[in-house]
Amino acid sequence: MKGRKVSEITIRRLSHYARCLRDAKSKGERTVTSGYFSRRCGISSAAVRKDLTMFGEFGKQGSGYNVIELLDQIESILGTCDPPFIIIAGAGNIGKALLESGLEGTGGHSYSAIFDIDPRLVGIKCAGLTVKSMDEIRTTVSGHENFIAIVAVSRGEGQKVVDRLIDSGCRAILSFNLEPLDIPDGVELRYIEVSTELDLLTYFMKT
Amino acid sequence: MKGRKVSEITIRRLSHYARCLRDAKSKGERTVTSGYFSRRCGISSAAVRKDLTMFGEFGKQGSGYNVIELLDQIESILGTCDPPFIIIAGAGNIGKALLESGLEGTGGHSYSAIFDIDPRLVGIKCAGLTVKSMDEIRTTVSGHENFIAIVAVSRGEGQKVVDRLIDSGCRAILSFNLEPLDIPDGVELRYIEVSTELDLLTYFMKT
DNA sequence: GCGTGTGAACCTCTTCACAGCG
DNA sequence: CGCTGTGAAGAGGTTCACACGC
Repeated sequence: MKGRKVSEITIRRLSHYARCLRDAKSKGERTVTSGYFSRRCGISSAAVRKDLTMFGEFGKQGSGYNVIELLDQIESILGTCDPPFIIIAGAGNIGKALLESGLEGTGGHSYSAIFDIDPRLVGIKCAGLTVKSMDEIRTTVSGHENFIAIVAVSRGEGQKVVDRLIDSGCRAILSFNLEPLDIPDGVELRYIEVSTELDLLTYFMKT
Repeated sequence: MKGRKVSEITIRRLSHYARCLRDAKSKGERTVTSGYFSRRCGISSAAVRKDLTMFGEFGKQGSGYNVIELLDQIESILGTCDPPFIIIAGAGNIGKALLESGLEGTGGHSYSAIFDIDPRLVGIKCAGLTVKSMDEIRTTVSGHENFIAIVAVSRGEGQKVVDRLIDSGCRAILSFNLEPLDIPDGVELRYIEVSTELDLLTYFMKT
């Protein structure tokens, strides 16, 4: 890395490149070019090269990038080379979807624990994991300094859960709840905003 | 509208403003200021005013913006004033989550139909909707020129479903499947990328 | 010849600062 | 006096075009 501050948009594209590379790897491709990423991700090939050279010179003139090496490099930049410990708060439909179906997909992530407040759900098996009580969050994450929590609880329950998470040392949260959440400085918070994506589609649909 | 081309990022923020306004409305607030949006959405107040003046002069100096009027204006810009017809392809956990739980949340959207290929799911009731066979897509959407389809099917099934959707006249798709999807020109396609959000959190977590 | 790496030009978005109106 | 609307300045990201290495 060249010591530059890197923007979210660049990191987002690195994540896309990683996904393409896993795909290329599984298809047995040895090398890819910036033009390949360009077509797959819908950005200019110059932008791809700029993104990558921001962290080093990974390519070879004339041939392109080695799939395996570049994937290793990008995963080590993202920090996903040793995969983050991810827990899910809420064992409803979203929690189940994350565990069971293709939501993790080509992303390379997997989930380590799932929690719910509802005592009727605690103890149930779900895609190999047993639903735990929220009281067990702290002990479950002990030893994992950097872990990510996914908030997927009922509407109105978000802040309560987030408070517990923060209390257990959480510093990164991905929320499916749209409620505005209070968090202290130093905690990363992102949202999955289905309704905003629908708004965008609605707006751009009319040519 | 002043005839300018508006960027995705601006529309995304309008969607956020709309969400804030629904919240303010439900709390009985009469007016809000650009500073209010600024705090709630984490952007500068100047940016808020720039966004809004791009479509007209909705504010009053000294007092701010009328909540009801501004919400009307924004919804009419987004096109959500008469809400889009939205269908869900896939009655698995994600489809159910969309229908049942808070995913629609404060977004103001609702879903009109849900489909699955699995004959065992067809006919099942789900949050008031009966799961239909994919063969019924075309007849279900007839009469709705602009409709949005949400793709939430098993991994590997995405393209098949998208082809059917396109065939039925669909021009806007929101996919939870991360597979790269082939679509003709003129069709809007967006993805919900949980794994990319997790990558972003992983990267930015380490201070 | 092909594809990377990169300075320079270009463009878009954001922030600043302030005039003007309620 | 408070807050909007807005030109001007600034920052950041993207595209261009080309030299260089394979």
